[in-house]
Amino acid sequence: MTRRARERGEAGGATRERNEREILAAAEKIFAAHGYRGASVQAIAEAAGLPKSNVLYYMGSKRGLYVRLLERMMARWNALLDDISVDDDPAEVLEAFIRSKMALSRRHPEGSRLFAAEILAGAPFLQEYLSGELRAWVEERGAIFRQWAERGLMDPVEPVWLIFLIWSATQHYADFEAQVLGITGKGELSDADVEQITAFLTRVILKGCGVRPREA
Amino acid sequence: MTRRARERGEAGGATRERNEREILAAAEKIFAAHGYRGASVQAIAEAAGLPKSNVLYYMGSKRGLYVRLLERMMARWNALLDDISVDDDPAEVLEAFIRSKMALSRRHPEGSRLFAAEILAGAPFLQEYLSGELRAWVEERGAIFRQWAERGLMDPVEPVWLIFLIWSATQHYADFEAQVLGITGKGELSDADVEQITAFLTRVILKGCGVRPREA
DNA sequence: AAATATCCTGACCATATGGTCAACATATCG
DNA sequence: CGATATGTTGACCATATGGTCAGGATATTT
Repeated sequence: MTRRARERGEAGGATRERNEREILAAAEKIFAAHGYRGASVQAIAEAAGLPKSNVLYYMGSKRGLYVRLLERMMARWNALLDDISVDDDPAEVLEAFIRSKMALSRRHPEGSRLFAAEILAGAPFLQEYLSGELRAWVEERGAIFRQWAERGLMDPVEPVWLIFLIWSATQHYADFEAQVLGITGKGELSDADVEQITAFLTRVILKGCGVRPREA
Repeated sequence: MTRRARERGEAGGATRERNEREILAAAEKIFAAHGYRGASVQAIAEAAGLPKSNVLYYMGSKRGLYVRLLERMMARWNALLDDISVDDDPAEVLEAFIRSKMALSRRHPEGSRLFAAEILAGAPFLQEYLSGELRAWVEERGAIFRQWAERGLMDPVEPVWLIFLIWSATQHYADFEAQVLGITGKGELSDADVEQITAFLTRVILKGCGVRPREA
């Protein structure tokens, strides 16, 4: 039975996998552009090249599809939140932080925008995650930043504001892509552009926080 | 006749003014949260405490209402884009830039989010503005930043990235308010919080760009 | 081949959508 | 007052919405 197979976690054939991938990609694009309410299953189906019924067959409901996409994005996010310790080099850690966040936004711009739309709407599906998991993560990093400051390795800035600065600055290039492209007059940002931006952000933020270079 | 009066730009009585204000405020909230497609006239009407027909009576159409809100927000934005000259002090100008942008986001968070949602959707209504007016504005400021760098008043950073950095960092607190509140655990940001954040951003960005203090 | 699990989709449903309109209410003004 | 502009709104329309379901088409397995 279909139901039992699904309950046992059996993914079924390759057909299912392929179609689900297609649907998820299409849905991410539509939800990213129009938010949860503004997206229609019909539009998602058209973007995926399938009849609406088929989308519902695989995903069950619009709500379920949306939640699944959010969870996928949070998983990607969590994957780059590796642990750091007080003994690490602040410059290295902060640069890696900026680089990996920038890379994530670049690799998954639609996912980034999906997240942004969810927050714009007041985070109805992510409230728990924000005030639970993510908040704890921020506090942990914050504690380490403070210790670095005590050791004179960087200025005593409020860690939370610093983290928000890095998040906003990096996410900007995915979320506000339309604005960035309109103003720069480019059709898209090249790898070289992104590298230049990353270098700029690293330079300004590290210097701005008084992070000492490693061998000083 | 109603039509002729409207064509002549006669605003009508105080009733109209009051109702329009109410509708615009409600619509800004709804559009900000759900984007153009995701917002319904019904929801706007309920938020304004009026029947749907009345909203359409005053605003003509959903599209017209949306455009009007966007234009209002762009006007607010333009109002703080005063001219600067090469002879001004970079530190003063950049700080004023950060402060005024922060104040705008704080005074009009819904407008800020409305703008964000429009960009997320690919800026279908604002493409011209971005690649025209706004682009020119950015280029003008950029030229001045470059001259400052030549004079040794600041590091030779790419002006466009710097402007984006300031925009994203300041706008973050309006657009991602739900995330900020969830992570900080606050119910809202106080004036003191905002002042602290503004000081942090000014400090980090000015220092990060090697802007020389005035009397140096 | 037979049996069974999976896949596919048009038809359908109740509800919501943006928008129109006619009828009526209220204000404004000669 | 009467006349005319302005404000108000329920009923209505065509279309789109998320979701269901029956019935058939394919795979897969025995």
